Amino acid sequence: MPVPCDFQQNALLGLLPEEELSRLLPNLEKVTLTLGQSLCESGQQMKHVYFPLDSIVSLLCVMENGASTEIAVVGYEGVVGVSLFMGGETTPSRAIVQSAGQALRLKGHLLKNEFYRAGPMQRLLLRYTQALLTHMAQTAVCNRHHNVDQQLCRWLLLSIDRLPGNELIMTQELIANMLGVRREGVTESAGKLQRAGLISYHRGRINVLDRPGLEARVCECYGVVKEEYDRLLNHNSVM
Amino acid sequence: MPVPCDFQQNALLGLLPEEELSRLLPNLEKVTLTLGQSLCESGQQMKHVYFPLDSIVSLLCVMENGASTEIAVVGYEGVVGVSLFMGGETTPSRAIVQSAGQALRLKGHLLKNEFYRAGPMQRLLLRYTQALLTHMAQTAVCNRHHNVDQQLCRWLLLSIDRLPGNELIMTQELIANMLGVRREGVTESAGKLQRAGLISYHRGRINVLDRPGLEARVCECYGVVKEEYDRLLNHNSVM
DNA sequence: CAAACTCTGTACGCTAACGCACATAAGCCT
DNA sequence: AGGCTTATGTGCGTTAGCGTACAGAGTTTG
Repeated sequence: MPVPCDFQQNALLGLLPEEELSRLLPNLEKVTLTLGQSLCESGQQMKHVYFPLDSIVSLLCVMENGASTEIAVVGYEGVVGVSLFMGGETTPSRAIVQSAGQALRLKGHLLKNEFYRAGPMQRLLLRYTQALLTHMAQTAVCNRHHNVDQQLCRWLLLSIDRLPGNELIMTQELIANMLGVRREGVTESAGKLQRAGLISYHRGRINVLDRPGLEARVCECYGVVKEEYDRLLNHNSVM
Repeated sequence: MPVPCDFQQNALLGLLPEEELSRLLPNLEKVTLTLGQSLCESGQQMKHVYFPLDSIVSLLCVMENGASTEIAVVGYEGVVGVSLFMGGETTPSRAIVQSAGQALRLKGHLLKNEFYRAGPMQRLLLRYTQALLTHMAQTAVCNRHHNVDQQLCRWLLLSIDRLPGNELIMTQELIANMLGVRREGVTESAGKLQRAGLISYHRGRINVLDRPGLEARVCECYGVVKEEYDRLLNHNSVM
């Protein structure tokens, strides 16, 4: 993933040719996303798509009994609302702001217009959607085969990859909801990481101190997902 | 999912208008898929896409240590090889024939030509891909929250939905690979279902005796996936 | 027919994660 | 300051699934 020099831009939009982008820009509206805000409820039509800048959005699958699991996460490298151009209009999953910040918002029908021009924007959105497919698939495997320690590392790395700094505003309770495990399990795993000096946290603020250390502990799932985003979304491959 | 009157056709292709289909037909080649055959290896370019007729293909995520999990399954309702038109060309997952049978094969570049006409075929393939997204997402949740009993029911129902009869040729060992659990775990769960009179099996042949009974035991994941295929792939919504 | 192999059944100890119950501590509010 | 809420730590007993080992029954092969 090509890290933009400043996070005032969305990497997906950054891959578009000048003229494409300039046609789009007047319609992009900068909005502030607040922690916990819902961008998409299960089965509901979305009015906009969102290109996060320094915010992070979780895609969650929520079950009847309220239990939930994060199936993918979207930051400056992507867009929230692929179901709009994929044709289904709605999706059974939810999109919740996991880290407050800004995003560029675009009206749904405008995005569809762009998409149906069948130009660079379409190619880009489709490649992004494929990366999302891999992200979800790997999440499914990780849920099956890896323990909470490894999954927490994966989650932390995927999250700070999408943030400008090393700090995450997120309680252990919320992380547990994302991973679909007990809060106590997160407490325990996070405690290990803290004692190992890899992170420090305090009442809903997590700081990553030793990124390479986390990478040494994480399962292969993180690398698979990251490489797939890198492969599918870079200047050489897209344009 | 509109069950075709006979399984000699692929439901996805069946949704195409006459003229679209007739343009395609000369290039569709009927092939026989054998149990265990690989249609797509991790990271390898696919030469063809496959529209299963009475065969079933599993999409698997395989890990470094050889452990695997099925992330979705494709039968007469779908197509194997979405990465070709999504732009990525390759994918990190594998496609393995889970139930032998026939499929229609189409050269990759021909499918791409069809796709880039931006007509009904494109709309259809994109809607199918969105259904696949939901399928994967729900698999991820199910892996996290449901026990082997429930997952086996889900797997059995999703499989026979894609077959003409009630019989499945599949050992417990292979089912275990699909679900990403131990073979002994499948033996135990399958034993419960057999004692309850819902299925009967014998050395690699499973017969579903009481479909409603299975539906009563399955977790919500099955219904979510099935309804999403129904919603996204029917005549009213597509054309 | 006998041997080899495949598929299924069963048992047993082990571990990760669960559900629950509380304790502690830090921040917030009046 | 004192009380409330929120976040984290900890300690149970319980359970689902794992790894391993092995037995028996069915099928294929030589």
